[in-house]
Amino acid sequence: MDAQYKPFEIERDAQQFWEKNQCFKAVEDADREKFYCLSMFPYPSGKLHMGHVRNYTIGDVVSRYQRMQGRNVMQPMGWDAFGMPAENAAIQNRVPPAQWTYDNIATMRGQLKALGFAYDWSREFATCDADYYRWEQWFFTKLVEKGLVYKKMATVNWDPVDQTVLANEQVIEGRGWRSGALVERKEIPLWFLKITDYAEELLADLDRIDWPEQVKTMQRNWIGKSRGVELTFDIQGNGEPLSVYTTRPDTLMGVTYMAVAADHPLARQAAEGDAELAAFCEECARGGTSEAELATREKKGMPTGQVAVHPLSGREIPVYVANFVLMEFGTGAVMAVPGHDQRDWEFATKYDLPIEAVIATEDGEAPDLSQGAFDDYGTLIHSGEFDGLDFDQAFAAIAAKLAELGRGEVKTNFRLRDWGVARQRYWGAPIPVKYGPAGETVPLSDEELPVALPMEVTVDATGSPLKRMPEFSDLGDGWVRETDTFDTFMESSWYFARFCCADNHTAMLDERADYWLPVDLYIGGIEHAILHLLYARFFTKLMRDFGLVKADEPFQRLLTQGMVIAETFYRETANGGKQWFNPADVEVRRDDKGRPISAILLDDGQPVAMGGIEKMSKSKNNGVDPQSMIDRFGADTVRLFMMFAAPPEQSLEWSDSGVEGAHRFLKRLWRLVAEHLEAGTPGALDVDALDEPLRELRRKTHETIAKAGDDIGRRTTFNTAIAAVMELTNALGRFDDASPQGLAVVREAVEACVLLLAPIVPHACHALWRELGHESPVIDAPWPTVDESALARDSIELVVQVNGKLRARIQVAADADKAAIEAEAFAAENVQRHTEGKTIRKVIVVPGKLVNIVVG
RNA sequence: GCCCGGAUGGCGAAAUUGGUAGACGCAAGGGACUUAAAAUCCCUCGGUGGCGACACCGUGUCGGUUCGAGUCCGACUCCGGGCACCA
Repeated sequence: MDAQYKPFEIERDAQQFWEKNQCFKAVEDADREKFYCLSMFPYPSGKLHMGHVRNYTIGDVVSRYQRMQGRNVMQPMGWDAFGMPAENAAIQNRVPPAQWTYDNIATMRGQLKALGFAYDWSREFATCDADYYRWEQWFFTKLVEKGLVYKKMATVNWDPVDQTVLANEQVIEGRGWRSGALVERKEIPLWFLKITDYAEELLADLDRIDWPEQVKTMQRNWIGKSRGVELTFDIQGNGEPLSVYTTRPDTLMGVTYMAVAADHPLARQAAEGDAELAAFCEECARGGTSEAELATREKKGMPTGQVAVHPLSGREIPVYVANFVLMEFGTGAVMAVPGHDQRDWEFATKYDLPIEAVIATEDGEAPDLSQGAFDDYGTLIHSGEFDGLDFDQAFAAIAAKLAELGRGEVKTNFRLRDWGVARQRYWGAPIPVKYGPAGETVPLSDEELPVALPMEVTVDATGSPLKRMPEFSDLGDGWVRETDTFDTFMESSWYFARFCCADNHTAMLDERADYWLPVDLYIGGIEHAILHLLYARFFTKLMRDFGLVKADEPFQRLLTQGMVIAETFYRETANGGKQWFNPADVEVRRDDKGRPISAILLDDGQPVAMGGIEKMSKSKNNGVDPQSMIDRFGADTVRLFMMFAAPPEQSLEWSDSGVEGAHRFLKRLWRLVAEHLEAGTPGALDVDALDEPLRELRRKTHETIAKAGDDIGRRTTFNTAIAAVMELTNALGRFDDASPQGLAVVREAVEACVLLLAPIVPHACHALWRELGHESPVIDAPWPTVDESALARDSIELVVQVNGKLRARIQVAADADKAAIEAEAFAAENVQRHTEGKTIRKVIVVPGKLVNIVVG
């Protein structure tokens, strides 16, 4: 055996072996337990970044581990290929998005192959392949037929200079990122999917999936089921009453004003005869549409002059227009109770509106509202006939009263809104609908599908070229095709199902989907915790209700990988924007304590500003290229470092140091095997003939097998599994026994190391397994099993505490009883010193762990 | 602003069910080998005091529960993710 670790030869040979023997081609087999392991497919942005490497290494480790557990594993890979960056690249480089995308896919596919991931490449596809999105178009037409799709007016960001719709990401501080123009909100008709029809099931089924609790909590809050009352306020001199929803009907008697959205009919009506109000409404319509922007904006309002009438008290209440109330949410109007809602309190304070207490504090007194609202539940006061009721009683009584008057009813509300799937962009799947001369809206028939996206186009900043292509949109006889495309979340909502039968050209899905689904483990970034994962769950339920799949949920278990983060660097540009520089092009200067103080751009030697450590992203240009690390150390080193540096759910700051440590470990492992093979031929292992050092090494081997299996299989803490194997290799390095039994115990330990690391550093272990004389490849070796008898100990160490402070360590027989342990504990010299002359109040013995002596 | 997380040595982290804080690795320092360097191997490595045995302090801050808290509870600070057209 070559005593030197040569990663590049080893990796080339292993990859050729896997490819030649089609090792990772997955075939349905009803007799074997399947394991579908899926990592979120990448957007082909150019090159792989460290986030990809981390994500796909985790998936590969689990896949290879499950294969060694005997499961029929399927691990596919593809490309989430539609999206904005291709259009931006097209504008910048004058390259059609399709060409840019497929070029990137070729590059990134090569990088994935170089990392040795155990993918079934025969299932690969890109979502921009017409073979893929044709089925999405087909399914959409079925959803239209079933009434799960509708068109309605919705608000978008409008750039008045570029005359185009902007994504939220393209609106920076209320201005278009390219033009710098103040963005306007514009209403246009858009296609929506009725995800709200599934709100109840999406909420309930969260209890049936093995996802991190934090992700389930986020989804629950996002769906936002609430129980409240919808009620109406009459408007004086106006036929149309004002409708509002509240989860706090108990505070109804504390309403002192109403607030409506700037585009609420009532506001529009009032603005007609009021130039000042009209100007205010126009101001509200400026700026982006994102909730974050709206919620952090300064709260502003203006009276409409309209007067609402309280449905129970008959009190006259002023109606304001407020910039934080949105037409898209609920009824576009809210009743304000400044005494018991902090936002209402701040607004009332600012505009000098009355603030009244109608809920008592715990001691039954009226709360002090001079510094802020009192938003706890409590007993009603100043509420007439409802005084003295608690929240539940008041809710019931007030709801009943409103119902009796025909002014309101109890209603369950969801925060979840229907999914707008139309985009006014080119690089997406065309929405398969046509419009007739008489205003007809008709989904395309099966014969008219697919609608292929024209590939040879010129893209500029003024929006989708499809809008200017009559050869695409004009169908003759006055019929035109829809030129909007789908939200790219549509493609990522069902790709996991298509992987099961990507070669089927006559149907969207077939029975193979029912063999593989649901995905057993889905791995991806925590940033997808809500949108992508919720849409994919929704789509699965839609497909199920069409009989396309049997599964209720797409992803049985979810592992949310932490972000890979890195320092950001930028310079201010002339128009007030920021130009971001890649860390690879920047040199950081540090003080003598190693803290960064400044940074310069290598190209020109001039300083750049440091923008803090953030998620690696295209927009901040702080993605680190893993290729240079692969070229220097090999794929196994990069994989090992990625898995060792942090547990998968935590964020991981990339740093070049540490990679060398991983490389050193692989060299040590290689030499360990080589030296062991040099040392001679092991005898047949006879566990009854081992002396104490051999028993100890063998115990360490089996403890490591137990820990690594638990860490990889159950806990998915790959870092601690690796640490455990490192401990075993360290023990082996110190070990020196060339007797036949010694070599036999070492052989068992060395083989355990190779098997336990095989999922993580598969190339090195492929080669080492061969060197150890095995005919069949390590990928097909079974995961090692724990010999429980090897774990047995004669004596164990216990810790002795006095008043919770560690004072001694004692050795006791493994089966020692409580009395014997206590005697041994009190006998320890340091324990005697700390207990001398004191009263023993209590002795706590925790078996196998410690003794705590409480003295007074 | 709202929802969800996180914070432990010089650094990445470990401590799985409330029971030995810092496993494993990086960096650093010292030593061996070498003409020298690289590579490799060995030793030290939370802070303070002490020759040492050992003692005291220490898991973002403040408070609480407990024989015992990194872990549980309450309040807070800072950092990060998401907020529906980035993917």
